[in-house]
Amino acid sequence: MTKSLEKRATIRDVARVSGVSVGTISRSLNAPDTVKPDTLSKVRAAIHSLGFQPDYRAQNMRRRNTMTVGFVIDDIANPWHASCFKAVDTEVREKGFSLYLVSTNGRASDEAAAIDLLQHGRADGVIMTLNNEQDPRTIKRLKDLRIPCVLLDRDIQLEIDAVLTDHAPGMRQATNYLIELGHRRIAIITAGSDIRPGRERVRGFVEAFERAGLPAPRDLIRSQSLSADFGFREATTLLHMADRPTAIIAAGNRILVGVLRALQQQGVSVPNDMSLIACDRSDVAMLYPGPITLIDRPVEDIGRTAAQLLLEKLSGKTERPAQRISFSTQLIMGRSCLPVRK
Amino acid sequence: MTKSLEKRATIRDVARVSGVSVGTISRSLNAPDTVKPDTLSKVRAAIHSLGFQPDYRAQNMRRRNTMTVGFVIDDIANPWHASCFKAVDTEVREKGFSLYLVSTNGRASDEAAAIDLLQHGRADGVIMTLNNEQDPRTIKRLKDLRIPCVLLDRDIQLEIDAVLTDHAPGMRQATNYLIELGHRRIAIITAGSDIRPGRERVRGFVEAFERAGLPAPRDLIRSQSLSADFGFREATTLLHMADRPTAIIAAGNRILVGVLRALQQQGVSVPNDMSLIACDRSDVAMLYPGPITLIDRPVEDIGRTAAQLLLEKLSGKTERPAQRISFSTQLIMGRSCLPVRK
DNA sequence: TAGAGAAAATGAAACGTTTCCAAGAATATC
DNA sequence: GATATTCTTGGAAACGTTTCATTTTCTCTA
Repeated sequence: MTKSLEKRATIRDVARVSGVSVGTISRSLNAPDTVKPDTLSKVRAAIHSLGFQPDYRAQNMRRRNTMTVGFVIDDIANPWHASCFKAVDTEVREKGFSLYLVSTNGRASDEAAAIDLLQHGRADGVIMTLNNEQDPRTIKRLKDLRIPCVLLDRDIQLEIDAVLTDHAPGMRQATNYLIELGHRRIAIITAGSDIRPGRERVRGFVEAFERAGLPAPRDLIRSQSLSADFGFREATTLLHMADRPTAIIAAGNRILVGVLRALQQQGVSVPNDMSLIACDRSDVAMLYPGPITLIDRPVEDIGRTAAQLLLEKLSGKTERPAQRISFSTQLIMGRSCLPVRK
Repeated sequence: MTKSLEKRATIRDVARVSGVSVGTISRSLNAPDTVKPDTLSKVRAAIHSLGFQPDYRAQNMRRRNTMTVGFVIDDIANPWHASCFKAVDTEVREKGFSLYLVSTNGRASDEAAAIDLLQHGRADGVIMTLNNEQDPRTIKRLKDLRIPCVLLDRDIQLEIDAVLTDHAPGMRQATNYLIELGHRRIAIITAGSDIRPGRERVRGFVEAFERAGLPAPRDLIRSQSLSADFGFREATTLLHMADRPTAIIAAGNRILVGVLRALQQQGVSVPNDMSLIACDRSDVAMLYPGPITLIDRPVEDIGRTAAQLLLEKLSGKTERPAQRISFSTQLIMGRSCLPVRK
């Protein structure tokens, strides 16, 4: 008879074997200092001999929690998200929580479904990045949310904690750097205006031109999606323009992948034929010969902060107004930009 | 009074409002065809008006399951693992399961802890990749495991399902390709012999030399870890050798990152100064100008297969002997290898 | 050594479902 | 119209913990 065929020992079995009541077993586990030392050792011996371990399902049921935090993103294969996940994981694990990862693949319906799933007894709190800040199904669920939530890099008119990035100043700085190198035909490829990073990056881009007293090249602003496919498509189009840009800002780490693919396919070399700036540290950006100049942001700090905000709420100590914490970016110089050729 | 302050409606509230018994509510939810149509509509009206949703904690408790699968890996920032996660996620989500991601950061103790966590009511099954096939704590837990398990790319003397990769033939082919290009001083950097991919890759590497009637360059076999740091360290050492290799096989996608870093730091260009072969498709390998020739394996198939094996066991239909399914690799030609200079 | 007070242990209720048996209602069969 | 049969429903037990009001035991002091 193998061990796995036996029924699992419960707290009642431990009580029977050790000759004390179930209440005492529970206290031995959760508040050992309230039970007499020799009782404790009897209990521990019984626990050991039975190989008892408490059942989380029963604990969750009775305690009305799960010690789990939902982490909802569109794609875990995005290295930025993976890094953020790790930072959050490290932080919450220290407090005994585990992470439930939900990959929504960019579908708003999956997002709404994820919230439903998580809030009805699957998680005690949630950290999420929305695909779209206006989707009514998601908004409705967030408004009625019964568990604490922290948004990552998204802006919504609700009383919800958020950890943000100051995309605009960073983009202004990067754009200005290109302007100072003599570039005027600068393209930017980034997310749509339905999410904050898209809006803010475009704003920073335009502001840089305004401050330089130059007209922003409206025809070179491609603001729609963060996907690699979008990056590839738009870069390809840009490269075929008669009045082709001399620099591209690939503002999104998946976008960068698409842009590089397009550049290689068209045989355009960086930085000789095209200057390039990326967003977010990634293996691709840092190892691409150059390496690529990029607008970085502190992903570990961002993840850690989101986790801390959530844990604070989960500890239930203080009812406080929603917080919005913002991190600034940093331009990391690579060798992917050259002065524009006369 | 906000909605979130009210106590959540339970099945009993629904019973009270709709005037039927709790058993009927449960059946209305789980087997609607066994309840009379007009009763059903009364129940549904009550559910709607109360905004009732069943509590997963109570369901898990009573049904003795969690509809959750644990996915245990060392690092989600490894793009191969992320892709595998997605494949598994897609497959299990279809059957109503969610994935619990546990990142062990390469620590065997975390691995053992993860198994403990998962099997005591956190997950119904687990898919995992071990950091070390010999760790006694892990082995012991796997032997006593009470939930179905599928191993990814690991080989253990226990009755456990496994989805494997035929690393040896692929490596033999890649090595032979380099030999035919005239390379003799070929280095390989890969995992240690404590995990299957390390053993098999080294085996394939050595076999290629044997079949060519050549001595394998034992001093160029660096088999210890899959980390980027290891790749960097070993590549750096190799580049400083008096009798420097003319080709490097970076057998592991994190290793590749380290190797490329070392090559760039030393100013060694690929493929002119050094031929390079990588393992596993990744953005870095595919976008690195060339691109890099690599030994690929079907990550989606592997993930999907692992999920299917697990789901089969979870459906509990058939008790069957442990299965081992193996996938073969494919050499994808890039432009990172040149004939050796005379 | 009796009694008070503190410390420890008990036993049952509770958490919110599902499931099972029995009872009641509806329908079919003769 | 009575009986057999099938559908529906009701009610309670059960899942394995935690918690709380009580009771029991221990320790100290007068």
